[in-house]
Amino acid sequence: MNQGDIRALFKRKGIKMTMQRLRVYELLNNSNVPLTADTIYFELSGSAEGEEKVNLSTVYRILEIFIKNQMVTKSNLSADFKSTFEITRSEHRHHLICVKCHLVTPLSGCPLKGYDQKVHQSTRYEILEHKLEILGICPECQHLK
Amino acid sequence: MNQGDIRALFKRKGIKMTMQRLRVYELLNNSNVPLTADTIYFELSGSAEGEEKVNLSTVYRILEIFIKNQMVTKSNLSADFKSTFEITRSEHRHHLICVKCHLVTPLSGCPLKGYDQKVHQSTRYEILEHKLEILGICPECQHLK
DNA sequence: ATAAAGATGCAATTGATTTGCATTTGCATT
DNA sequence: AATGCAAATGCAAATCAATTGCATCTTTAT
Repeated sequence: MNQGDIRALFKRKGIKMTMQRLRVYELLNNSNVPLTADTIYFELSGSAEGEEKVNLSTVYRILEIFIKNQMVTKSNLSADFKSTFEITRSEHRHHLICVKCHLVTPLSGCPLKGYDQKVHQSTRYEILEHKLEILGICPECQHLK
Repeated sequence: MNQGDIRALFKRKGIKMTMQRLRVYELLNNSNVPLTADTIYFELSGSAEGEEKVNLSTVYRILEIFIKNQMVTKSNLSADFKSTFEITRSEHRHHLICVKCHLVTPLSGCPLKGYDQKVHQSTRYEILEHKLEILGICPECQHLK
C-alpha cells in the first residue's frame, strides 16, 4: 500500500490528510503485530533527518479517529495491560503472547469461524467482533527456567 | 462454598486468612461475571451493619495475591478498558459484552477445545491459557437505535 | 492566494493502579 | 489465654497511561 493508496483511503473516509496521520498509518500498516501508543510515539520520534516528532496526544487522537473509521482496532493484550492498536485487515488476526518476554506472535487463521453466528442465535446479541489471545511461554523463555 | 471451605482453601494455599480477604473472595465467588476493583470496593463498602470498608489499595493487593495463587484471573474486557477480575473455575468461561450498555453475559461452553494443543504444536509455545471475548449489542440496546 | 475548519503541540488534568510507611491483625507458641 | 512477630491493612502520596483545554499552525475548498 503506497502513499497514494493511503491518501485515497483517507479521502474516501473523509479524513483530512496530514503528515502525522500518514506516518501513523504507515507504521501500523507495516507492523504485523499490534503496537502501543507510546511505541508508535517512539518509533516516529527516532526517525531520520527532517522527520519531526509526532506528539503523544496527537498519536492518541489519530488512533481514535482511525478506530472510529474502522481502520484500526484497539485491544488490551494481557502481557502488560497497555492498550494496543492494530490495522484492520480483511482477515482478522489473533495473537500468541509470551507472558515472560512479551513476544507477540501472530497466529494464522481464526478458530472461531461460525461461532459468532452461533452466539447470535443463542443470545440475540448483534455480534460485532471477537477478541482472542493465547497466553503462553515462548520456546526461548522455556529454557530460562 | 461456605466459609469453612474458603478457610481451608486459604490454608492449603498458605494464605493468611483475614476478614478482608474472605469478603473479597466470597464476593468474586458469588458473582457470575468478572468484576472491576472498584466495583468490589463499592460492593464491600455499602454492606450492612458492622461491616467495615475494605480499602481500595487493599482490594488491589488481595487480588494480586489471588492471581498469584491462581484463584483469580485478570482480564481487560473491552467495554470500558478497566481491568476485571474473575474467580478461576474448573470450567473456564468466556463472555459476551454489550458495547453500548456494558452488560456482560457469560457464555456456556468453550469453542476452543483442542485449539491450545494445536497452537502448541505449530509454535512450540507452552500454552497457559486463552482469553476470548465477544463484543456486540444486546437485544435491549438494539432497539435504542 | 485566502479563509474557515479542523489538526497539532504543549501543559495540565484525570483516573486507575501502585507504593511507602505507620499501625493493626492473624496465628504459632508459650 | 497472653505474647511476639511477620504479614496485612489503611491512608496519603506517587505513578503512569490516557485525555483535554487552549493557542497556534495546516489542510482543503473556494
